[in-house]
Amino acid sequence: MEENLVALVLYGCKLAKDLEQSLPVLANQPDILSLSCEEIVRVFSNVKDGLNSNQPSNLNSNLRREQQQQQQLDHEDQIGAEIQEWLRTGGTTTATGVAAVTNTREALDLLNPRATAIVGDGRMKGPMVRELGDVNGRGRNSKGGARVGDDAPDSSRTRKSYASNFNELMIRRDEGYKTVKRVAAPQMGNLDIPPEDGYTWRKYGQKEILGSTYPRSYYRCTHQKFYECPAKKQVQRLDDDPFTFEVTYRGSHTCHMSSTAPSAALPLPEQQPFPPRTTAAAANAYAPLLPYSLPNTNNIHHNWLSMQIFQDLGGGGVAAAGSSDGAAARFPEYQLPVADMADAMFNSGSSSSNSMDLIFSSMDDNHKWDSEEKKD
DNA sequence: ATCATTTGACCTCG
DNA sequence: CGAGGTCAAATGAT
Repeated sequence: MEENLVALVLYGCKLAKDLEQSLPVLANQPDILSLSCEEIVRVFSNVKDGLNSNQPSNLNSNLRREQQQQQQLDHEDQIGAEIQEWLRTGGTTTATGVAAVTNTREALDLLNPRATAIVGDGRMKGPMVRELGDVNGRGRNSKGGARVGDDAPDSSRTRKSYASNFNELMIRRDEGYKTVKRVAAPQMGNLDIPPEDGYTWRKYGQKEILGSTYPRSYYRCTHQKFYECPAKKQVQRLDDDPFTFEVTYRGSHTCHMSSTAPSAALPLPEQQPFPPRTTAAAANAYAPLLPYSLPNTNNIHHNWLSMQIFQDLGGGGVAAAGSSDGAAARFPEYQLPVADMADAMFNSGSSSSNSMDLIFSSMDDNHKWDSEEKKD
């Protein structure tokens, strides 16, 4: 599968995910809902077309996909305009509305990043990206948890990641990566539950932050103990938008290869990034992980989306420090979800969602691994 | 019994 | 010395 198609798949999944998050509000907006559904269907149809036409001998395939993507962008403009109109006229007054705006804004950012700036009514500030200060403040010394400066030293350049449309900013400093992102808080139920991101975290602290209304919670990877996984994250509710979490990820997950992982587990992304695959056989090697055959895998699709993999592109599992080889550098946008997926599947703990069970329960038995391997 | 969360104390840096 | 980050004992949940 070529990178464009993979990117398109990811894009479609992201659309579906955003639709899922915005559903409580969009359910009352059938026109918008319809457009969103159409868009999702169309994206995957394009993927399917691309797969069918993705023959080595097809010299026009690239051009065709480019044309499709251009059409897609044109269509995004239309949908973006629809949502903008709805945003201008629709529920932004209630608390739920605030969350809805957050979600919809994200959706709009994705649907049409170019349109975001147009929706400038004070609340609409474009992609919600904020660069924070020093990554680690001060590097702690030897006591306690793993430090986050494990990545190879690099320039201190700050770069906006590929995923800026997903409202996150990846910052690289001398001391390592820090990914800051904002995600909508739960719109119902316990609002204190931090957003699920496919990883299992253990809370180890909470602290009142000066000048902030809400405390900051500190989490580390559940597998830190056994795998010395240095990944950590901080979750804090925004002062000006209590229905949004600001999640700061630090460190990279090194717990991909657990002893309980299947023998055919995905390689560590930093070791062997998910390569562009061009044959069906190669793609099938990842069949248990990726819903390539979307039309007939509704359950997988649904569960996969529920894991919020794409909401967290680059978050937590970012292991880009060592990903200097070509594929990783060129196509991080689909390397990272795979890494996240693998980690989510192989490292899901009891306290997190039952993503593993959901996924495997929906799979054909031929795709299941031995039951003894499914959990820690 | 095991694991996760809470929370006050402690540590380091600026 | 204050703020942010972490530790670790106490507590709760399963």
